[in-house]
Amino acid sequence: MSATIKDVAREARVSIATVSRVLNNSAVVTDETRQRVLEAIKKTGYKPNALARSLKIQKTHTIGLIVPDISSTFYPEVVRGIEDIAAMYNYNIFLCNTDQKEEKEVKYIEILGEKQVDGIIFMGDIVRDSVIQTFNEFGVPVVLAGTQDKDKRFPSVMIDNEKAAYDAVKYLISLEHKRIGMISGPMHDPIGGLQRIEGYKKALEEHGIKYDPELVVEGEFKTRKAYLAMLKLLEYKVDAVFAASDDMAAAAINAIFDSNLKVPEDIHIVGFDNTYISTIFRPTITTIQQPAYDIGAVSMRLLTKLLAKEPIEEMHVILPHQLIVRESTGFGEE
Amino acid sequence: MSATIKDVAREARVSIATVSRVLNNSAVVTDETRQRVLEAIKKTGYKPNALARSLKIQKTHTIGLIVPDISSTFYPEVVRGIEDIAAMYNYNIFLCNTDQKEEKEVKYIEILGEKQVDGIIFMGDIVRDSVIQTFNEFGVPVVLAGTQDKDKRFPSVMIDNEKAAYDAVKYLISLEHKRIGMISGPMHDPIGGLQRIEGYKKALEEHGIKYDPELVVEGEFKTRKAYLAMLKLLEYKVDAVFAASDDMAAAAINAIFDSNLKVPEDIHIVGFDNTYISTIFRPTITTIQQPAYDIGAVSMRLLTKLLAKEPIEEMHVILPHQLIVRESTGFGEE
DNA sequence: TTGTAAGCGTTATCAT
DNA sequence: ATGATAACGCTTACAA
Repeated sequence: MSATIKDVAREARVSIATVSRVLNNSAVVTDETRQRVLEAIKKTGYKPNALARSLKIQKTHTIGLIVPDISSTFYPEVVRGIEDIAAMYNYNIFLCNTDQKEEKEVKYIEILGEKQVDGIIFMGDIVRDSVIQTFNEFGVPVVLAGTQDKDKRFPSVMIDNEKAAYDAVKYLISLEHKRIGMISGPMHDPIGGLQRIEGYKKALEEHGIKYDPELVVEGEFKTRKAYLAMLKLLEYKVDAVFAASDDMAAAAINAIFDSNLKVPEDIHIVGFDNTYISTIFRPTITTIQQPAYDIGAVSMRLLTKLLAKEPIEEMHVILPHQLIVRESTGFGEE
Repeated sequence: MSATIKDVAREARVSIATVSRVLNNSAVVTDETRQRVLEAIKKTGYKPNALARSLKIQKTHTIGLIVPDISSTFYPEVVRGIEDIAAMYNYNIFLCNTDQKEEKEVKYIEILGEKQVDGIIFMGDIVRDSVIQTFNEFGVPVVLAGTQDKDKRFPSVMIDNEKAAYDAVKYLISLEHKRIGMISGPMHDPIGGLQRIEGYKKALEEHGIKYDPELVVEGEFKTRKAYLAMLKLLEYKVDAVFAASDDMAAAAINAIFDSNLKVPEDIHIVGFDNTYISTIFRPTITTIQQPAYDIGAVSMRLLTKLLAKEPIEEMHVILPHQLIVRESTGFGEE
């Protein structure tokens, strides 16, 4: 139906090779023939077929994005960062939501491989063996964004979660708190779960506070669980809480209010992620900023280098995090 | 490098046609040869090349998604709805962020066309002529999600924005308010801007309240603008406000607090969208629920029908909205 | 400078 | 039931 390079060639009375040449404005084509071809293109309404081109040159200028859930709070920002850089380098993006389900992850990698993506950016709490194996089967360049495989074989971009948690808790300690609770991510999550708990422990121990397992309650990044977790921590009489996400921090604050206590007057809270919610919630929430956009942008930049076979300075990029002090730890009071 | 259908054929000592047959488990292939081919596939580690396949069958099973900004509050949910249905029908998704810039919209449509997507779902406040023209050039099936072209030539899925705004304001009127302000979207946005203002006007007029243009202040869906808009409305002594988005409602509430007034005690607020923020913010925000996920899901379903050339019952789907009453209009008080 | 033709990896028609 | 082969729309040696 739509015009092909052949139609243009016929119209311009040249060979398809010549048309191809002006299309890729390669080689030296006479201005005159170029003009003829350009006109023919216009006249026929010709649109190049990227599929055919990709099949020939063995490059699609397309990359795959594997994301747990594009409708959650953290990932849209990461994806935006990826997209912006991808657009700069003329890459298009396949979006795949996995809900962190292993079979979906594997299946999507296979589909992406079959669709001949030039590279893949993978996100998800844990990088399973089956996922790693599938990557290897297709031999496609991969960058891990906000996560890491246990053998660190794949390039990755993330923050230092342990250090970030450490900083958050250390800040609470500097505010003279002794009984500091934590609402954690899931225990099976090596990054957002365990690493942050590790940082929490380290901060306590380095400052001579004994670690009490009872004060770490799993919130699993769910507001309902976090709310309940906070109620439990209240029973243990904590005077400060570090929540592994802003959502959970907000839920915790609600639980505190609903128990007729106040933040920051009675209890201090620190969240994690510096999402929108931490700025708009009242009290505004002290939090750790994860540079979500940058994680995406740097991951994509790294991938472009991989694809161009440029030398990589650093396989495992650690981006800086930042403690942002707000009302939930008493900032703004005297 | 990676095995092709030829390698498999050679390995299994059959023709490529036969391999293709077992791949598409079409036609009748002897169990014996099928077995041989299957083994050859395993042995060679063959992965089909979807590009070649698509080039041949003229279908990519890929659709393009054109979105203003995936990192904003509303769209991730829509996209998730699209993705879920797309996955059910084995479609993959190209994600394109436009920031509502005309040139980006047009360029992405062209790229999607060249990459031979089977269809496109378009989102954005306004559907420009250049966009429509580009759609036509490529002749690719299109569904508009959450928006509409002025001639209604393209299928669309959305809510009745005017009616939704009407319902919101009518509810405020039912609470005995007389001086009702509005923080609106941008005036150049026919859907989220003008239609909602229209609903606001209609509700007032139908209930014998004179419409006062001063009481409609543009917030442009930006929290900072909305904050300032609310300060202005306070000067005009409004006793209730309808904000065209939850973000703006939250910002308005902050402005009210910062002016030493209280919500809902002194002023009632209604938002729009039923985003996460309206549930977690305190006071929780009365709002209009736009079924974002459903808009996405229904759009994608509609597109699958278009692609399968199934008959379409309704070119312009209106999904139900809902008023959700929360604390910002005094719910929960006596 | 331009044209011819092979090939990218499939599917599908037509023989056998 | 299976095999040859043309075709999908393009790029790119190699020739002319």
